[in-house]
Amino acid sequence: MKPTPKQALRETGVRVTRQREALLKVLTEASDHPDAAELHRRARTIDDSLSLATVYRTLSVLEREGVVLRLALENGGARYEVADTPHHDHIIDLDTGEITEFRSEKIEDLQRQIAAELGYEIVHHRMELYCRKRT
Amino acid sequence: MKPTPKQALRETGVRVTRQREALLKVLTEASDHPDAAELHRRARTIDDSLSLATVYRTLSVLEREGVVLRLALENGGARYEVADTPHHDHIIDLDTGEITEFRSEKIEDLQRQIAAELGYEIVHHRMELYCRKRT
DNA sequence: GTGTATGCAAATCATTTGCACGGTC
DNA sequence: GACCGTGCAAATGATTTGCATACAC
Repeated sequence: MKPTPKQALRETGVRVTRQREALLKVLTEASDHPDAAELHRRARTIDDSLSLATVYRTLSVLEREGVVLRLALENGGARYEVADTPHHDHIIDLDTGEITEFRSEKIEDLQRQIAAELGYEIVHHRMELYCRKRT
Repeated sequence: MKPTPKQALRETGVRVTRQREALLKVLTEASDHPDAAELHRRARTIDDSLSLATVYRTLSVLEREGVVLRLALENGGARYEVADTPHHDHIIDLDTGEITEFRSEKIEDLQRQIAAELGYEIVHHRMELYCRKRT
């Protein structure tokens, strides 16, 4: 069974510190897709000495270790989520900013097929649908 | 038939200045997807007084008017292209940075269908395949 | 002539980094 | 105890903005 984020950290030989545990806890509990500043705000309630610089440093470690995913939206802001669910893409509600996850095996197949026709192999991809609720 | 970018500008009541013409020319002739700094460099060979600030200001006007498209890649850098071809998405070669355009009606249909199932209407979307040449 | 566009330099904003200190292994 | 991780503040890099001047209409 899948290791907890904390276990995942230990296993990669990265040191488990107070601030990293705080950040992991906040990340794990977040169902929305917070940005670095928001994560900092939340994690501070657990460890008030945590600095924003460390949040960034930790997020990049966690991303490198495959524990979190960075979601770079079109407006330039980066959002984060724990990598504990299978691959999926996102729908962004233009009015509320709410982010919904979805997954389509069919689309993934088509993407691979298109890339292959052009002589490419997909390493990773991003797909975001910027939407508005239907009235 | 489709108006030239310059005509498009006049029609929207935006002033056609020396620097805007220079930028439009460079944009129209570019087959790659240059960023703001690169466009500045190129347009300067036509009008050497052109400032980078104006490049940004003009690009945002052109984007608002639907004349150019801003492509926000995952590394944060923005690239631009003239909106003179039908909608398409991009393949980014991770090794060379080269950008290839592609279009899939099937994928677009599936996207609309998925959004609809969740009660959404797609306003616009982005899809980028980060790839590597097959060996 | 009027009002918009421009250049310049200073201001933002998100993110990164240098450095000396503190804490994990 | 060795070495990695942290806080702080300063550095960065891309983009934006205030202001006085220049130019399109």
